[in-house]
Amino acid sequence: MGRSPCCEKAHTNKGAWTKEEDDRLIAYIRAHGEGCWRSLPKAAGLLRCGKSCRLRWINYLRPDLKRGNFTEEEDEFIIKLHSLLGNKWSLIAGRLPGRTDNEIKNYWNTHIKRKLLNRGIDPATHRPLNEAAAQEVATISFSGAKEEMEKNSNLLLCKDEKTPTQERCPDLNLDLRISPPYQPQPELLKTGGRTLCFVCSLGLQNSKECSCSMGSPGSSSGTATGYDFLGLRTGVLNYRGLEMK
DNA sequence: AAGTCCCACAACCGCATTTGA
DNA sequence: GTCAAATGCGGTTGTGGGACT
Repeated sequence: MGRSPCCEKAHTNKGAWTKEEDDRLIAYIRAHGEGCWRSLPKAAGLLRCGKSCRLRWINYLRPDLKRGNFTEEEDEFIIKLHSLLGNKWSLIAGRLPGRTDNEIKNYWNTHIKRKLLNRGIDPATHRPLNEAAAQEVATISFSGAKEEMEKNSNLLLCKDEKTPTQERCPDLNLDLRISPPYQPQPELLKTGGRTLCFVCSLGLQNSKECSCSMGSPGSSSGTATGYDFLGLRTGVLNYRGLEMK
């Protein structure tokens, strides 16, 4: 079945918005609130399609938008979130007040991608660009015997440091993506002969939701399972929260 | 000064998902 | 339960402006 066009294209303006169009849109939304985008253009006297109005409002006109450059903290936060969520720009934007998905997407494509490439990281996979390094890191994944686990837990630390850092060990989060599409089973994960519930895999060993036996605090397996990589506990929690929305 | 290239970002397009009759 | 409309999302494109030659 075909879809009807979202608007009468023959009678709509396209391209950059004029000041007058912006003013009309702002005035209308101030008076009537957001929503009902399909009927908004006509009601507001705009020769634009509803989608275009929505996009203009969300990405540019909304009063709560934070204009201006991204900070270094925002950069790093976006990178961390992207390593967890992938190209889920709206979810990422949801964790960055005042930023829009479109803005973050553009910023990712123009700045952060290059930044990661300069670090030797593939921005799509967050793996090292170096194939050999990538393969080594791949062994960190939820597999293998105890030696493998110990070896891998060492890999999570920089040779000359006691704590993992993204700057010097850009491969840390690479094979440990724990976003839902990569969960082989929704509830339990196999890890080197032991089972690890999804809650534990997210770094919530002490949670009452934990349904496995991995929950002992201080367990060395914690690092090996990768739940604490990049110090992303908070980010993981946020992701869970977002998914609940 | 003129022409070209490159980058950043706003906007568009098509598909997916949600909503409601 | 089904279907169409409405909305949301992510990928891609178009364009303006600055940098460079």
